[in-house]
Amino acid sequence: MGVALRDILAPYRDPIGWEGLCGAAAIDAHNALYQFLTIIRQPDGTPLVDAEGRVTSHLSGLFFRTTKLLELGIRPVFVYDGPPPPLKSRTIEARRSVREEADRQYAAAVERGDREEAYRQARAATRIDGGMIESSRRLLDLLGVPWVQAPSEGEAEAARLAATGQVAYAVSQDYDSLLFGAPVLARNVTISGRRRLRGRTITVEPERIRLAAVLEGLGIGREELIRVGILVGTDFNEGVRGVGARTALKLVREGRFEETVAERLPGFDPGPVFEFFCHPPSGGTVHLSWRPPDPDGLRAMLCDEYSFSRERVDGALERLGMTAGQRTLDQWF
DNA sequence: ATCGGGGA
DNA sequence: TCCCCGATA
Repeated sequence: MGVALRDILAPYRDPIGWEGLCGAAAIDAHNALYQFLTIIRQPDGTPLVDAEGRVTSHLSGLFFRTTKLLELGIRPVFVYDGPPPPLKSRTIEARRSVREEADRQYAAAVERGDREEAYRQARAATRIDGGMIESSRRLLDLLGVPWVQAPSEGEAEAARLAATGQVAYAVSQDYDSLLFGAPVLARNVTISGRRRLRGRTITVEPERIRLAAVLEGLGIGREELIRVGILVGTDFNEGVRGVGARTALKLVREGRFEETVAERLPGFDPGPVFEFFCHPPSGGTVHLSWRPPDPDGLRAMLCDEYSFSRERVDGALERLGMTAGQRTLDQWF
C-alpha cells in the first residue's frame, strides 16, 4: 500500500480547508475507487448493489464525491492505471493471494454467522474489476469530468500533471506521489468526513503536503527521498527488514544507501526502481476540459440502470445548479 | 490512524 | 529509549 514514510512526513502534513484546494486536481482513480469500495458498505460488510446484484459502491462514491468537489470549485481529472511495470509483479501477486485468502475466510465467516469477521474479510477481499473501471469512466463522461489513461502507474502520471502545471496538485492517500515528483500532494480529498475508528468517531479532513517543504525540512533532495523509500520498501521493491522511515533517512543522510543495499539486500539492484521513480513512463500532452454534467444521462445511468435513489441523485444535481432542463453554464466556462 | 510488544 | 511492525478498526 504505497511507501511507509508517514513517520518522517507527519510534520509536513498541513491541514487545509477546501478553499485551499480550489483549482484542477489529478486524482489517482484506482486509489479513489478502492477507497469507495472498501468504505461504502453496509454494517454486515456487503457493498451497495443494484436491483440485479451488481456492486455500485464505487459509482456511489464517485458520483457524490465528484459532485461535491465540483461544488467546492475543484476541477478533478481522474487518472487511471495503465499496465503495471514488471517491477510490481511481486506486489501484485502478494495482493492477489491476500484477497484469495480473504475470499475463503469470508465464506467461512458467513457460514458460521460471524458478522464482524465477515465484514473484515469482505473489505480485505475488495478488488476492482474491468466492469467497475468501465462504468466509472462512463459516469465521469456524463459528469463532464475528464479522465486520462496513464502509460503506467496512475500516481506517476498524476504527479507529472502536477509537476507540469496542468493541475494544481495530485490526490492520493499514498506518499508515492511525492517520490514521483508531485510538487503538491493532497490527501483525504476522496474520503473526508466522519469515520468511526475504534469506537470513536473522528473527523478526517483534507491535508496538503508540499514536496519542497519536505525536502527542505529533511535537508535532502528528491533523489535521496527516493532512496529512503527504497530502503523502507515500495510497491516495486522489498525494503530492508527492521528499517523504517527514520532509520532509512539516517542511513541515506550518512551516505550509506549503497552500502546498506549491498549488505542487507544482496542481489538486489536498486537502479531500475530508482529510475522508475525518477523518470516514470510519461504520457503525451493531454488536453483537459471540463464540460457541464448531463443530468438526463446521469439519471438514466444511475437511477434506471443502477437503482440509485432518484431523490439523492436529483439532490446532488441541484446542488450543482443542474435542475431539470436548466443548466448554469457560466460556472464551467 | 493508533496501540502495544519486543528488539536493538 | 527509540523505533519497527503487526494487529485492529
